[in-house]
Amino acid sequence: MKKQIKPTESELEILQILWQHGPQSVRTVNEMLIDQYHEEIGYTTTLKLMQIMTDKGLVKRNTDQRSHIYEPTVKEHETQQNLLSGFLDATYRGSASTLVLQALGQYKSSKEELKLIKEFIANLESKSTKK
Amino acid sequence: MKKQIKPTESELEILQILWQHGPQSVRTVNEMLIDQYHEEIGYTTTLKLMQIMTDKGLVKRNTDQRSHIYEPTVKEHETQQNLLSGFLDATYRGSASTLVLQALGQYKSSKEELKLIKEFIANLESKSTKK
DNA sequence: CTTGTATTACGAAAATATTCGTATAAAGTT
DNA sequence: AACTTTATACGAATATTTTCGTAATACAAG
Repeated sequence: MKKQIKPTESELEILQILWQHGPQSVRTVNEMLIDQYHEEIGYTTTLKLMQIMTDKGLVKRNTDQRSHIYEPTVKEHETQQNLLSGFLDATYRGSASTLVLQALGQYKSSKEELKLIKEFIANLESKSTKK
Repeated sequence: MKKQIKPTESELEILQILWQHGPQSVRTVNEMLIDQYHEEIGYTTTLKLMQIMTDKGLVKRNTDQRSHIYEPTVKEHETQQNLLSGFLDATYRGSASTLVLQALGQYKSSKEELKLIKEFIANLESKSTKK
């Protein structure tokens, strides 16, 4: 897994759109950005950002059609891991458990989610005792 | 709880120093920054940042002595909550459970930490069934 | 008191990120 | 074919963040 370029905030918004809705043209991405995040954002602003992201290698595009179709080259999960790592260090000085406790406290998780988390912890514990 | 200004990355590094080691002069903060984060960072760079932070209201300073002593005006816990909220939305589209699972998976927590987390979840569950 | 050292104040350069205007070209419409 | 619409390319303005140089000032040492 090679080192990934850290997307800026705006770039991350665009990646979210692409991860969530699949490959898109600049036009549709721009519309979705306005829906999901912004009051207003110019079309050429979105275009420019996506061109920069292409240069950085965060996305690639298919130029067969006049309207280019962009898709991520980075995986959502890996990007999250990378960003989490930086955020954890910067904000929690690396204390994952503090972050976890705050996240659980601040946002109500469903019964199913809590179950998943409990199972995950049980799994971690069984592994550590085995060693 | 009034809306808090979001510190930049560099400002957060300084806040971490102050939270961790208590009120400090620019000199000591600068030295600690070099220790903990950077190869090099100029003294006046740190000074300027801390002056900006004073303007923003992130820190206040005591100017009785020639060497001013700075301390945070924002609480570590509240700042973490604020930053977490933004990070969660931007990176996980608000899914706290995904973040929690990744954090638990990526970083090994101690037995004690896992115990705390389990207790916390049990507590959450008992509250929700009561309602 | 004079000189050297450490400190703050402050403007501005440098680096990074965001936004958009204008030119040009391709495609659709009549 | 002429006109309108929609697209990309790209430079540049704007905004934000980071960095530092220089000047003024306070303090300390001799």
